[in-house]
Amino acid sequence: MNVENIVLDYCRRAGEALYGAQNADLQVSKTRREFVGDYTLVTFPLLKLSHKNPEATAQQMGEWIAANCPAVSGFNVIKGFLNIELGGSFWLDILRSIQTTKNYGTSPSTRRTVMVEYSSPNTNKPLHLGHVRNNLLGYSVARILEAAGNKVFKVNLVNDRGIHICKSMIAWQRYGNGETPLSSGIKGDHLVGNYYVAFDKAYKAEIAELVASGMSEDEAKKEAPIMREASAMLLKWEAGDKEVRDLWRTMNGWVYDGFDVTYKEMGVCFDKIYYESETYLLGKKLVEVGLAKGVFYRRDDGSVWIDLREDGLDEKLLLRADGTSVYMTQDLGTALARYSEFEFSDMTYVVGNEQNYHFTVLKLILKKLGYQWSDAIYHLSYGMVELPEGKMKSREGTVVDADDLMASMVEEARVMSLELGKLDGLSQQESFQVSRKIGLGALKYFILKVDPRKTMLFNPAESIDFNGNTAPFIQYTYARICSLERKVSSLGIVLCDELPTVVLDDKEIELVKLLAEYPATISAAAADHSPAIVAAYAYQMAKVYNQYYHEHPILRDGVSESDRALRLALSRVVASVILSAMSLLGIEMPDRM
RNA sequence: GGUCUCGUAGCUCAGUUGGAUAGAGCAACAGAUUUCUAAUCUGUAGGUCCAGGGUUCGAAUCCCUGCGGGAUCACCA
Repeated sequence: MNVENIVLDYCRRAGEALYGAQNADLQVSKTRREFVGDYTLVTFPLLKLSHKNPEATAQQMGEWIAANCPAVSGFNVIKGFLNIELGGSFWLDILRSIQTTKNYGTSPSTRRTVMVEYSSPNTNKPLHLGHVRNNLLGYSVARILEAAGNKVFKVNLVNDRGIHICKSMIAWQRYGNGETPLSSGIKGDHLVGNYYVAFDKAYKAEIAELVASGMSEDEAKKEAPIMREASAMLLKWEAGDKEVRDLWRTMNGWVYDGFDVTYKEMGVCFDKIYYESETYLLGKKLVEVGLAKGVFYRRDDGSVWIDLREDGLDEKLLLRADGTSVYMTQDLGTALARYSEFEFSDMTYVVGNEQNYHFTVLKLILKKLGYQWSDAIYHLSYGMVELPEGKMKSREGTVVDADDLMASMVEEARVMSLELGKLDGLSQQESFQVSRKIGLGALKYFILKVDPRKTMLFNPAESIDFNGNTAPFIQYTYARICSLERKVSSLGIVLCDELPTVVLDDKEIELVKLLAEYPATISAAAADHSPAIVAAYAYQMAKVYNQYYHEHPILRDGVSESDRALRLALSRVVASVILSAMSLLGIEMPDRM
């Protein structure tokens, strides 16, 4: 249903017939609003073959197309631009076919398996705004890739081991007095996070004390008793010490319970969850392979490295002298294990752009080891969420907590809905659901409408808008159409399935044109791994429909039966496309608000 | 310092592989509701696309230089 390609095809045929232009690099784009026409051909690339000036070339092309392509109703030439108009009946046919297409917008199966890894939290503190962007992006990208016809596996690699976990555990042992989520009523991830903070506080105090007694700061950082305890605990963990493992399992369990609640509220989910405690030994075999191939080398102390200086990078450690592996080693091993299991044709890692270097190296090493599928790895390198005063810092207490943020958005939506009287006549349960959809929708859209790669700003002092380019705006459009349809059925109006043969006006053509772009929009968003493209599309759709809604009465007296049928049919298609697009963003739509 | 990245309206952001006179939202101002939901719609105002050079029919977009912000350059993950 890509109308642009249809028109491009006309132009190709014209170019070939007139100038013998085979495979000419022709460009067709949507005609800008200030000109008459639907699609525009830029004729400059044809001039070498036509041996005419731009105007004459455009004129000749236009005449040929108008004469040979029945769908084209007219054309005009401005400078080197040929504006092509398509007839109303053409658009009516397009609308008809959209209307009857099941799952309109989605592509047929490509039979490709793709994986999306996202979230990947540490288990020592609750999720914050940065994780929110990660989770929303990951989930949405997965949905979009699915709509583009791929078999998608959403995976989460939980960082559940390491010194940072031990810090929370030590602090809990020291200061916890047996506190549990049950005993205190604190959500598990927050409770563990509190002890991580407690560790940091005690650690700093000990460092200060040591420095005061004459020790250098660097030494104090290593020698502080609480840090030594944490390091000792990590060794015990690695040795499989029962007591340490039990506590580790218990506290991680609290965190997972907490995460589950947050994930559920965010509306994200996974097909498979990996735990680093189970994958951190992967990759050691790969080190042997690399050594055998001469890609890696061993130093005198026994550590293993790869020299990437010829590629403009540095030397990278893969195995410590004591034989333990590092982050890169496990990631290599995990990638290989996943490829063996899934043979993915696209493996997207949703990870912040602070790890660009890591992924550049990861892909390069796999390439050097001879794994061609290294090319299938895509690092969706999203930008940080910054506050007006800069990056979020847990030490300075400027972290925006995910649970708090979501709760406050829902509350804000509730207050605003009450003020506007939108909740009148709804049950408590219904009001809550409406507020939830609006509040979370506003938050999700606010984050997803921005190009993932760009750093974005969040100002906690200014609440997220509910008007303009926002989810509530789009949801409102949808709710109004639902309301319209409720009214239709309550009035007992019976509609014919067939679209009437009417003449579409400009606004209607604009709507159909936009509807026709939906499949290409999904494809573009999938290719670019960018939910922002879908968000922009949904907004544009809602905006144009709202204008249409204002100018075109539907159920009022005096509207002809055929107009009414067309307008309702158009409204229905718009509503379903908006619903579909928003679902790709993970945003739920209320049918009243 | 090396590498990467960003710089568009007061603010937050769009701007497809280079295409016509640079686009939205918010904020500001002026309007629209006897009507299918005004969380809507219409209009006004707001720009040295960081600066300078280059490439060409044409540059916010590509190249170079400079300025400014951010990330990264761990035997942390």
